[in-house]
Amino acid sequence: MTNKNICFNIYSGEDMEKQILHIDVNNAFLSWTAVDRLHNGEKIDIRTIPAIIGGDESNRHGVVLAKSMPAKQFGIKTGETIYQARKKCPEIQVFMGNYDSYRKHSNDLYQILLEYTEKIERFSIDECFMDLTLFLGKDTLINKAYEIKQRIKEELGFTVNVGVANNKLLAKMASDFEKPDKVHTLYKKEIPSKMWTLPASDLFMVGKKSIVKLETLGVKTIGDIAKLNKELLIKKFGKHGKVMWEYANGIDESEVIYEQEKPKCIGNSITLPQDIYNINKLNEILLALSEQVGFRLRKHKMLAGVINIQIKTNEFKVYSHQKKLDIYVNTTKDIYCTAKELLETLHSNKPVRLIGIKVDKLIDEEEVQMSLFNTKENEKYEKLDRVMDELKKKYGYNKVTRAGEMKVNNMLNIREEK
DNA sequence: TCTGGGGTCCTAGGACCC
DNA sequence: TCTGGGGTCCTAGGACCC
Repeated sequence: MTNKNICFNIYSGEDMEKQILHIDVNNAFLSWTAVDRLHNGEKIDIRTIPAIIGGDESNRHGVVLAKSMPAKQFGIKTGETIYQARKKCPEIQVFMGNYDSYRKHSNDLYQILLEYTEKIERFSIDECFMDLTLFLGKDTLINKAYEIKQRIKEELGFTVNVGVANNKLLAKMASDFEKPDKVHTLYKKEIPSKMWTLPASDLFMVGKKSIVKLETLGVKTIGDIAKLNKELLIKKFGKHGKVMWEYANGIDESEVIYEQEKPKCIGNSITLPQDIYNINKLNEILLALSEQVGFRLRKHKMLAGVINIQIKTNEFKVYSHQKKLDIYVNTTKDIYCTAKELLETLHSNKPVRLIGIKVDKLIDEEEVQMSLFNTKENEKYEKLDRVMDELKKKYGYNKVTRAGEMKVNNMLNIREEK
């Protein structure tokens, strides 16, 4: 939906309407954990009891990542603290997430969808768009939707909602209607009855801050946004106002992006188990974060033009500094050195709760002539990275570390990459 | 033991140039 | 001799999504 690709219709004259499905896994992390547990012989299906997937509270990662339908009945919301969830439902059961498993379930789902079309956009780990415009044959879009939903349930053991529409925005809005295990359509003529009646906050891209401003304009429903003057919205919200007005009116021309896109930035951050004051300690963590970001950057065969670091103080104030580099880099050493410099200019003896690093302005390795700037010194570090990367790929990310990095990695709980 | 992590995109303001 | 304005690049911060 934020896609700027322009598609010219080669069938000149008649304007072919797109046939789009949006597949959304119901309570993905919780459902997938439930499937894993049943598979391991556990008797209770945690989808049927008040349960949540949450982070580790002792490491200050205590937020709700997913909830069961019974948990939802207690008013528990994704993103709130586990502490708050317990207040709403003292007998709530909390389970840890397992990203390796989630990735596997996501891939299994994708494999089924691939049998229908290769025009699939993996919008997140648990959401896909499918463009079936040229792949329907004699069948109807809604029949396909039911078939796909049923196959996923029977073959993979979890349920999805499927949105059926003529563009991505409406398909996504449709899949968000009544859950779970449902197919919903949202065609143009259905917009007033099915979408305009919903609260404004249900519209994609309308968040908390926008709601506050919209309320001052007397907006309560999506229909209210649709009927507002477009120019007024643009005046109040800039480009975002145009997007909101178009979405409220069901307008979205973006294409399903089915080819793997290169990342635009890569980041890694960590909320620390305890606040840290000592800059040397922070530097140690920065090295581990640099290594992880560098590893991913090199895996994509890319280089970074900007290094950014961010800290959050114990008062939840966020500060960031970034630096544009004269040359593009991807060695752990280059990333770390710049990050370290930035931290020195940013650090002010305030207790640090979170620290993060991000590389930005990424380009492909081929796009840059490296040899001109390559010194013997740099070659040494590049070779070291290559060796480390290969070992990590072979034996697992955390099995191979630089001196001093190990204990930090254990603390950071850095996820292994695919 | 209250408040995660990884992304994308946009905006405002300052520096600098002509 | 008291103050213009367009343009580009860069940085910090923030909104929104899953």
